[in-house]
Amino acid sequence: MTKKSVFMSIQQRNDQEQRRYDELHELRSKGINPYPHTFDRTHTSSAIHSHFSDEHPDILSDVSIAGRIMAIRKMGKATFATIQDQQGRIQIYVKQDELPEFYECINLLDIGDFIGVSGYVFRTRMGEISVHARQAQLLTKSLRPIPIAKEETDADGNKVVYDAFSDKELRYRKRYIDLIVNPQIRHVFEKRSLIISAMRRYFDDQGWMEVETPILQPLYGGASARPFITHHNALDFDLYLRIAIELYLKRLIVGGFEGVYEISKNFRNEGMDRTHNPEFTMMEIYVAYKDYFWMMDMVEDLFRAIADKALGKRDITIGEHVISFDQPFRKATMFDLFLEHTGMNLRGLNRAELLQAARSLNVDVANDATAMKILDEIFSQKVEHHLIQPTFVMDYPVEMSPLAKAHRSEEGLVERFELFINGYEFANCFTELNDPVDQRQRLEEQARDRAGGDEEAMVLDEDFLQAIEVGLPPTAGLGIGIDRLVMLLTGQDSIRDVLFFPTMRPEV
RNA sequence: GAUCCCGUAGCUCAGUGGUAGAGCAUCUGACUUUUAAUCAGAGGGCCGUAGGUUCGAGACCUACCGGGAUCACCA
Repeated sequence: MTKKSVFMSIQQRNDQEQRRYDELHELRSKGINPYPHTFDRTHTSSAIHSHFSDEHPDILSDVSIAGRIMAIRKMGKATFATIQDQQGRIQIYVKQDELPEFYECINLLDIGDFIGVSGYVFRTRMGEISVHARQAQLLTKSLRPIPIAKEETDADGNKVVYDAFSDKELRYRKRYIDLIVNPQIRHVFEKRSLIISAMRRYFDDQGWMEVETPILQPLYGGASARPFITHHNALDFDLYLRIAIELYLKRLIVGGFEGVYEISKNFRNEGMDRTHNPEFTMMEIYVAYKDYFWMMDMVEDLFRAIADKALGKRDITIGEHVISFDQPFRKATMFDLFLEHTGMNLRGLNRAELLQAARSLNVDVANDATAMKILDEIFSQKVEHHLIQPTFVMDYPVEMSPLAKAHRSEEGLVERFELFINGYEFANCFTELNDPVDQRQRLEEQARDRAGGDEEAMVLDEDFLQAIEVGLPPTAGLGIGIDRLVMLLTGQDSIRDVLFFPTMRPEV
C-alpha cells in the first residue's frame, strides 16, 4: 500500500487527492485561474534572508517571491506559511482584513501548491524574517499530496527530522518528490554540476575541444564489457550502445585534432550494485604529442582545479582518512605495489606460479583463471584497499591493456596508469598505442580469445585499425568515471545517490 | 545470477496465532506575530500479490512481484 498509493492512477484517487480535485473546481468556480502563465518575482528566499536588515527594513519594503507551500499555520484571522524556492525557504504572513479575497480561498490551498506573494519584509516576534503579504496569488494547484517531513531543533541544538521521506525505492523512483521534501540532496547534484563544469572549463582553458561521437555504434570497443544491443529498423541491423568513447576519439586525433575530449554516457550490460549503474558518465580526453607521464601531471592539476571549484578546499574526510589533493600524488608501479603489500615479486611469473602465489596469499581465484585474472585478483584483494591517498599505479602487463603502447624500457609492460583514491580506481590512462602493426596483432589476439569463448575480449574494429595505419601521432589518453568522482567528492556511498534517476526495474 | 533482510494509513513505524494501532499528514471547529503552532473532535487500511496450514493469519509455510545490503559478474 505504501508504494501503491504514490503510483495510484487517476481512477483511484484517495480521499486527499479527491479533495484537491474538488478544491480545483471550487477555485475555478470562484473565477480564480489555478494555473496562471507567469509571475514576476523580484527576490529569492535567500536574497531576502541575506539582505534583510533590522536597522533598515525599508530596503525590502516591496518584494515579490514565489515558491511551493511547505507548511501552513492558520491562526484564525491570520496565517503563516512556509514557502520553498530553489534557494531555500521563507515565511509569509497573511492577514484576513488586509487580503479578504485571498483569505477566502486560503482553505483551498494545500501543501505543495505554488503561490506568489508580494509585500514587505519584517521580523516576527519569534525572530523569523518573513514577508508580510500585500498581494498573493495561486500559481499552481497541486493535485497530489507530497509527504512532508518536519524539522525541529531540540534543546541541544540538534536537528531532528520527523516523518522523513526515506524509503529508498520511492526516493529513486519519485526523485522529484525526493528533491522537494529532502532539499539537502540538492547539494550533491549541485556539486556534481560544479565538478563537471570545472572539468570542462579546465580543458577548454587548455584549448582542447569538446566533441561528440556516436553512442549508437555498429561495433563496440575501447573496453571489456558486455554491450546493450538495439536495432535500427530502416537499415535493419543491430547497433550497440557504446561501452567506451576511446576508439572514436582516437580517430579524431588521426584526423588532425590535437586535443579532444567528450563527457557522455556509456552503457554496460552488466550487474548493478553500489558502484555500477547500467548507464554512467565517462570523460575521455586525448592529447597529441603527450605521454602518460605528462598526463599524470595534468591529472594532478585537474583534480586540484576541481577540488578548488567544487569543494573550495583540497582535502576530503572519508571515515578516518583525510585525503589530500594538495600533496604530490604518489607514483608507484604495479609490481612495486605487489612487492610492498604481499612481499612477493610477481614480475615475470607464469600462470602456474601466479596461481601458487595467489594460494599462498589466501587470494580467492578459480583454478582455471588466466594469468591476468590472477594478477587482477591479487591486486584487488591485497593492494587496492591500501591506496588511500591519490596514487598513480603504473606499468601494467601488456595482456591487460590491448590499446596501450608498449613500455619504452620494460619488456612485457605497457605505459599505463590508473589513479587510485580511497581504495577505488578513478582514472585510467595510456600512452596510446600508435604502432599499427602492434595494434593489429593485439586486436587479432583479442579476436582469437573471443572466438575461443572469451566474451569479454574486444571485437576487432577494422576501420579503427585502418585509422591507426593512416597514422596516430604520439598521444596520451585518459578516462575518468564521473559518477564515482562525484561520489568521492560528495561523500556518497552509492552511485544511485549521485544520479537523479538511477536505473530501476519497471513497476508492475 | 546467489544469499540475507524488508514490504501494515498520505509519510515514518509498532503490532510474532485471537476485534488492525501510534505520531505526523488530511478533514471539521476555536484562535490576527505562529514556527514540529496549540486545543477539541472526525475520517482514513484487499496488512505487496497468489496459494497453503489453522476453528481462526498482518503474523506461520510456499511461490511470485518490488526494494535494500552483501557476493558473483564487471572499468
